[in-house]
Amino acid sequence: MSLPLTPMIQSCILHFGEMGSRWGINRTVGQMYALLVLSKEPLCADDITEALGISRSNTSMGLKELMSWELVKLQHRPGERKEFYSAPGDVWDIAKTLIEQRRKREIDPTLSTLRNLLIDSPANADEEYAQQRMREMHELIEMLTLWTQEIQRLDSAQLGKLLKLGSSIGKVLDMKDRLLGGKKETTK
Amino acid sequence: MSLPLTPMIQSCILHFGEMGSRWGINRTVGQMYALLVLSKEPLCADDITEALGISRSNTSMGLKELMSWELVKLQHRPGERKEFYSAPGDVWDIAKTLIEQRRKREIDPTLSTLRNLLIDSPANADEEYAQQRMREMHELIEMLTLWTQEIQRLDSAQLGKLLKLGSSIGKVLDMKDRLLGGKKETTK
DNA sequence: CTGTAATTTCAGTAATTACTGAAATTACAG
DNA sequence: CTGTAATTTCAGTAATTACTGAAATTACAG
Repeated sequence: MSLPLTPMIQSCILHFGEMGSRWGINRTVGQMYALLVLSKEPLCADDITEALGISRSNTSMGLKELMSWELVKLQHRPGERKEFYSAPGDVWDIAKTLIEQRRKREIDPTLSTLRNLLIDSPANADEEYAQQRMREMHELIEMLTLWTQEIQRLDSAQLGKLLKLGSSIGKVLDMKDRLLGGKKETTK
Repeated sequence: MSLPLTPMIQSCILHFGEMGSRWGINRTVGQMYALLVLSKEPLCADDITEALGISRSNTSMGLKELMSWELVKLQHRPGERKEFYSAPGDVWDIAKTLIEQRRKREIDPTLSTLRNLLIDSPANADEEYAQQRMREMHELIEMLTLWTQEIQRLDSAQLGKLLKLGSSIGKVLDMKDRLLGGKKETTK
């Protein structure tokens, strides 16, 4: 990407910066990633520093963070020491990585905490009630996680096909109901 | 809930406090909500203040925040001015509210920003590429949003039935493939 | 309407997080 | 191996966010 940034690209970067700061990720890292995603060519640290008007060391730390999320790929050019960074070319790959990483950082620890708290038997009525809620939370989170993991298995093409069904997913679910219907549930 | 807190309940509250601080929500608000969820009885502001060892004004601000997320219900007891707060009894209701609110705060503004940026025609090759990425992002986010909205329609009982299928969702998707198969896609 | 208990607001401060610039380290072309 | 360009680390500072206590406001029992 040739610098400096056009207003259009600039606004997009600023927006993702703001959004980033509502997540755990900070503003600058959000901007950096938007910049990388919108760039056709891989960028080096100096490109990013210049484009966003931040310090070189800040760029370094931000890239480290993005690496830890596995959201960027590193490339080298022959005969140059400089490192070039780029985002995956497929947005669904990016989304899958995000989902995966957030699961690891937020969901898994929560599930494990809940499981541990559910091992002990309740000491009184309050704990009994509290454990019941924890059990419900654990079950719900686990189910939702399984579900999204299934969806993550899909590759880009499959996802496209599937989601183009759009809101007719309702129909898919009904279909499932009919299938299950035979088992022993009365409808609803 | 009778105060003070037992170690079990304490740990759960602390965990959700930590998790909360990785989201936009701050530690105290996370703790407050965990406390409310684990409490059988509605709590008043002073109960929360005392249980978490925070200032009364902090409690007030936290409750305001939770109200803005529509995550707590307000109750009054006859003959008392005091206000009592409680979380929904059904964890799926809580999850649905969370999803809904995050959609409103993060997804919708992003979709609208992207749409706006896609209106103008690209000024150069860089912008053309950038717009292409934005288009892909917009499409993906919109599809995922539609999908989760469908799932949000389900009530607790339906969800339970559906998710008890567990990972066999793969089968549901295959099923859909077979249904669609007739149309014109060759498999994969 | 009055008194008071409860809640909210807000300015000030504490705590945390983000960022910079200089120094140290690393990687590699030559 | 040497020199240098690139990257990283880190201590210090800036910026932001969280929290408190006092003052103001609100709600309602009486």
